[in-house]
Amino acid sequence: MRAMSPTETATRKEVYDLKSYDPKRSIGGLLSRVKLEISAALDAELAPLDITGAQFVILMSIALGEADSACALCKGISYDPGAMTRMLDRLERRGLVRRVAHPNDRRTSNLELTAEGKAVYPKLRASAMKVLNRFLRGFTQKEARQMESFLQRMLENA
Amino acid sequence: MRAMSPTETATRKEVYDLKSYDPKRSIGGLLSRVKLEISAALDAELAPLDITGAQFVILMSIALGEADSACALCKGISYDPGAMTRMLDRLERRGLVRRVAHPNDRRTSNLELTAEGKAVYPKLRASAMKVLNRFLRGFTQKEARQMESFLQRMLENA
DNA sequence: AGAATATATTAGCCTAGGCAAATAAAGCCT
DNA sequence: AGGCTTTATTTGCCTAGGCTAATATATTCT
Repeated sequence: MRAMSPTETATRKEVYDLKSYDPKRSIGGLLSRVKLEISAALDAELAPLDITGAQFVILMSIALGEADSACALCKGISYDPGAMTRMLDRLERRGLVRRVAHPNDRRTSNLELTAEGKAVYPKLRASAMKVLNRFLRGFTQKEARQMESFLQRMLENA
Repeated sequence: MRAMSPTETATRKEVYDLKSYDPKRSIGGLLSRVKLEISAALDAELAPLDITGAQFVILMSIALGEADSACALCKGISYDPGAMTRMLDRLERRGLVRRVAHPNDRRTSNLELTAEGKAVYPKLRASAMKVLNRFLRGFTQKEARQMESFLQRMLENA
């Protein structure tokens, strides 16, 4: 990284200023839009499996062992606990997830995928990947890694 | 841009493959998360003004002349028409927006900001800019422009 | 002009998340 | 053990967006 002159330091301190800031073309506006489009595309891709984008997130978390309880899921993805109860009710009714008693803690249940849940999992993964790759057409690996890094940095700034 | 060997062309065709794709660390997962954080931060920043992030988007669109009717707003931001009616009802009750009769078309109303709407507008703009700049701490102008360009490209791939 | 079509908005119903209070079970402290 | 605090989940209530049908105008096409 090269050194910056004092003036540069000043002007580069913040990305947007009152003159240049255009909400729709800003990173904020674009990001919202892209997120919306990806979600819609994912929903469409998952529709034949009768699984929503929101359900996808939960199923992946469980499948990857990132969370084994409703509470852990909520923390992992900033989701409302009340909404999570109902979401798991739906997934259980749908036959994809099972609540099994925790041996030492009767407040919580361990969550696992059912056989059917395990069976759809690879399809979910492939669908999401497909959608994402479609949005990333024309991106080199380097550009994609850079994009990931930008997003990661924004997250750390949160 | 340098030339790619045939093998490179093949491997670089898609960003994610079944081996490497990790939903949470992927651009999709990160993007959702960042969007969530930005929205929450914007809501918090606007809370003192008693305006939500969703309302902010509408008000900015009207203020910038990007849309002067409910229908135009919906098209501009992919919003449900029914939800828009109610959103405008709220903004009108809140005294920020006014529906004025269109001279030639009695199906629609022209939307304008009230005096109060015009008064808060600069504060909204400043708040959103502030939030966004916070997420972009440490970004150079060049990096920000690149991020915008990546997002724009993803949008074009939609 | 008159019919068919398209456009703009609205109202009703449904789903789903956010919030707060309730409940239940641990964990901790003394 | 008994009481206080924390954690996990659930329930009820509220808000808000999505979808569909209804309504009112415009527009287009003979």
